[in-house]
Amino acid sequence: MIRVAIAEDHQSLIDGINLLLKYEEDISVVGMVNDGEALVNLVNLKQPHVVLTDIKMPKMDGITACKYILKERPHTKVIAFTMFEDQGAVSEMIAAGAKGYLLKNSPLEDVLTAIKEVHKGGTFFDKTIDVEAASNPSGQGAKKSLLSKSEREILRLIGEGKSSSEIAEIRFNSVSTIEKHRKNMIRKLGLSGKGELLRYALETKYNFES
Amino acid sequence: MIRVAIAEDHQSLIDGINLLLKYEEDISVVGMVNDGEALVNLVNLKQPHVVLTDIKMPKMDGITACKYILKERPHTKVIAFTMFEDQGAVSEMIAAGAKGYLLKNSPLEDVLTAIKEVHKGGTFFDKTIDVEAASNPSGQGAKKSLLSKSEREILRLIGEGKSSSEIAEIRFNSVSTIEKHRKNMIRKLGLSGKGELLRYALETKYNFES
DNA sequence: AAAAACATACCCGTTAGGGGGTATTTTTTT
DNA sequence: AAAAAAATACCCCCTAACGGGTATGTTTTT
Repeated sequence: MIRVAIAEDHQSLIDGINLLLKYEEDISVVGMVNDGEALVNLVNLKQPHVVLTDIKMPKMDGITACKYILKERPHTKVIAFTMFEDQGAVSEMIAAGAKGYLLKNSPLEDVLTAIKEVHKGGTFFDKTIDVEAASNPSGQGAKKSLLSKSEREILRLIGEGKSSSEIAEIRFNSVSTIEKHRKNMIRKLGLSGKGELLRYALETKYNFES
Repeated sequence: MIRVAIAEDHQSLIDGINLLLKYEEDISVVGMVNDGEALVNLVNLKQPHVVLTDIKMPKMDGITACKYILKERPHTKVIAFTMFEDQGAVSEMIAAGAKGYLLKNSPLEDVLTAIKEVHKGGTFFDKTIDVEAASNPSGQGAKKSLLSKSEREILRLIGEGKSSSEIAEIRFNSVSTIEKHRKNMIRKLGLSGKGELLRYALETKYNFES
């Protein structure tokens, strides 16, 4: 019997997955939650074999939750289930230790296949994902984790609507430092215009709202 | 037998809805599509009684699709199914003639209830929605349609990443006109900073990407 | 017909963000 | 120990996007 936990902020989708798994003899859903913090608690409590988690969720995103889970219970198999067909998100998820990556525009059957596959010790990634490029960050052609720690933090603050001077205050930096980081990010990411960085922050980052 | 069409860009959610409706004797799903244009075609072809549609979809958003559908086939019952818990979106959808409004974080059972209800000639709106405020735009406390036609179009272009000068070229206006509209919108919407308008455009508009 | 809202377009001035540099210190990787 | 990457901070210069006005013609509403 495979014990499965699900984290996803759209209840309707959880219900759909449940309908699918209900008729599977060898799978039992041990819990369903709507945010990342609740997921971490649930895993510690119920100790599922497989975790299916969204990335963009309230309170804690799925990548962070994955790290917490695998630190506590390293044998848990984590599968990402998200709408981000984004190389960066895939890389981060793989780096965090995920064993699978599903897209919401794929058929629901894939969920079943993926759960069984990772439980057997394998992996399951959506066909559209280039696992090679995402998992080996050393390759020349890869855009990889591109941004450094500071840069990512600053990007997050940009996504929260902060100005450079506000960010400078928060991080105890000078304004020019923040602006330097902005410029470096724009160059690294190959962006052009003014609002582009904000657009990028809003569209890419998985953890805003609530 | 209630004939239902579904439009939704996440295949997994469609599959979930299908699992739910499959066991209903009096409901048959006549088609499922992943974008707004395909929905309009599907409705003309299969003439369903009830249409369940997402708002944010590729090619054409659900609000526009709803208008097209009801122009051609006024007796079709349209239900919005979306993650936007947004007064403006609800208002626009009601104005377009929708008979129901569901949220994706609600239980999937609601879909079933809503389909049956609207088919009987009724309406079904999620409990969290203030139908009164949304359907009568005259009320004093409502923020209503606030923005004028030109302003909305400019806001859409801002959401697409266009600069003021680019927008000016597209609309054959002077740059100062576009900037004037920007300022008026910022004032009307009570926004402050630089990126705020872009944030608003990205977060509010339902029809970007693809 | 009068009033209100909208669309157009200009003025002046300020500033945050960005393009393109350089430099120093710390951390990480090799 | 040496090299590379990251973090800090400054320089100059330029422009888009503001804030806050005014003005004029066109719709729309009352």
